[in-house]
Amino acid sequence: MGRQPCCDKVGLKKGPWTAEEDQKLVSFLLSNGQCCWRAVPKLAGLLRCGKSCRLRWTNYLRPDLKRGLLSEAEEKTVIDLHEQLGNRWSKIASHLPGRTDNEIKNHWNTHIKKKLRKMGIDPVTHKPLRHAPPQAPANGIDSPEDEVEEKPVAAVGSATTSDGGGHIVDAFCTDEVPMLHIDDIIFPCDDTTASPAESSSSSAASVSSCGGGAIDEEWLAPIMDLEWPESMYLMSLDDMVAAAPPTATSSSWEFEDPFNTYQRIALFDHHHETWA
DNA sequence: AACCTCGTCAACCGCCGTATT
DNA sequence: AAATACGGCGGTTGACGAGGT
Repeated sequence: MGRQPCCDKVGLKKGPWTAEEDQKLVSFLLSNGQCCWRAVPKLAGLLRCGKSCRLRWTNYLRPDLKRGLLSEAEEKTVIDLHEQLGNRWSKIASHLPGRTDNEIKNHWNTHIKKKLRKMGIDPVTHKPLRHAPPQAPANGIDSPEDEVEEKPVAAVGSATTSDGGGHIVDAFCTDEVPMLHIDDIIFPCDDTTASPAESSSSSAASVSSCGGGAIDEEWLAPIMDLEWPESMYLMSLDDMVAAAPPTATSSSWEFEDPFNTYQRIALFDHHHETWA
């Protein structure tokens, strides 16, 4: 025989997490740290399987998570890393402090992919699409994503065909969301008083995702005053700072961009209202 | 105002490599 | 060495909200 079975899977709850469940999980992990996920639900009094707890923690409750849309610089990093690594979301996420693989994967599928296609770039190969972009499907059969099924990923170490003769823009002006500061990484919604849902105006950084409404400020407040055990962090603050994209302070990215992807995106974003 | 369609994202599923017995 | 569970990863799904008709 091998190990003990994980969880009996009988009577386990599924679906969205409630604030109460979140609270249980967070307070348990705060006082005990991350040990074996199998034991977590039982010890924390949750009717979930360990896997579900781990997912909830890593994708949502972890204290070092950033919230909100990816910044321009982050998006840029994702595109570049995706070109090198392909759909290795966890690897890509490891280069983006405070971001999860799930988050990046979602952002890629819902935003970046579309953006690239509209610009005539194949999101899989990162090369120019062979066919004209979206509007004119050949036979009206399939969406363009289906026709481009070349093998993922350009070579690791990536080809260095510099310059597609594209236009240079100095700013990579995608979305309007500002970079978060390191301070914000630990509970970005530390607005203490106003619940994220209610703070309709300001801070684009705290957007809807800030808890998805699930996290209750009342019980978060004391937690935020605690000292976080080092083991709780997947990445140390130093690492975060080291890995932090330069955009926060400067603009010196040095990615290879053979097809001027970033410039295209910049231009696209700049004009995309008028294009619509 | 009601209904419909589309986009987004949290959570689940299933597979794979590794650890444990 | 084999069998089995664990943890992690990537793909997919479905609920929900926003925008359009």
